[in-house]
Amino acid sequence: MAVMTATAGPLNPDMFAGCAPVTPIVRVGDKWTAKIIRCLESGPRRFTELQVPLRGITPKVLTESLRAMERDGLVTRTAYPEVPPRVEYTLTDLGRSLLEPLEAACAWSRRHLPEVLDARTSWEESA
Amino acid sequence: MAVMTATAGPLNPDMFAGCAPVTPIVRVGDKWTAKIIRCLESGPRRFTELQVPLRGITPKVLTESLRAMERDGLVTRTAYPEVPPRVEYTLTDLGRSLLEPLEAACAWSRRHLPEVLDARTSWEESA
DNA sequence: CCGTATCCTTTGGGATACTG
DNA sequence: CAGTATCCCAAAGGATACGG
Repeated sequence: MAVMTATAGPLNPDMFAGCAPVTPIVRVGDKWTAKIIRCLESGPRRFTELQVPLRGITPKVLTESLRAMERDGLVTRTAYPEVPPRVEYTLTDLGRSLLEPLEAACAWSRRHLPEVLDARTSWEESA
Repeated sequence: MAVMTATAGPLNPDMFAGCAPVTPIVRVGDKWTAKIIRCLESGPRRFTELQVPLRGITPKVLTESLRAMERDGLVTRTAYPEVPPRVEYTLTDLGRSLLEPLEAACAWSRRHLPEVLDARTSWEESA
């Protein structure tokens, strides 16, 4: 694999044409979605169950996140007609397919976060 | 690779303990950073050169993004003492290492975005 | 050319309280 | 238990104008 050292020509003005903003299109670059997906990795989970590792998430925000994910086909919501109510959230195949790129991002973070922190320290020192 | 169909036990309450919010820690889940990285993929670029594919980005926001990336060690800024001024932004090795997970995310999008859009349509119809 | 300086709008997210 | 309903805030980002 060749390493590019020089510019290959002018940038294509339309290089991001069909590529609308990441977050609005598929809500996964936001604060909670990625974490919710990981929470659902090992099977269906209930609302309150999700609130535990998602420390401090308010019911309003959790609901919003789950609704958006449902809308985008990432999770399914199953309500059981019981008293007290029981609701389970499950990853769809589509949602599950996000686990791979998500893991790639986490792997990068595990490997390179120290470098970022170092860079940040150097930056502050030279200021 | 086994597919999990049932829950494996309670979620670990601390599963996101060392894992602070993605965006604040490494600014790459925001609106512009990922695109800037791709713009720099093929070599150094100038400020105005970046503004072209980043349609509509204001100089203020582009500056903010580039400064944050510089601070985090993703890009280097080189100013040449000329008149008129010339400045070049270049990916560091660290910044370049983000290309891989970024490409994984783009690949997912290319492959699955239609499904998301379909899900969204179905959602709207049943409302 | 490469920014800075102001001002303003949007929106994701939080706090709190209440209900079927 | 699983949400809704309100109100509120901070921060990202945009608009516009100006400067070295």
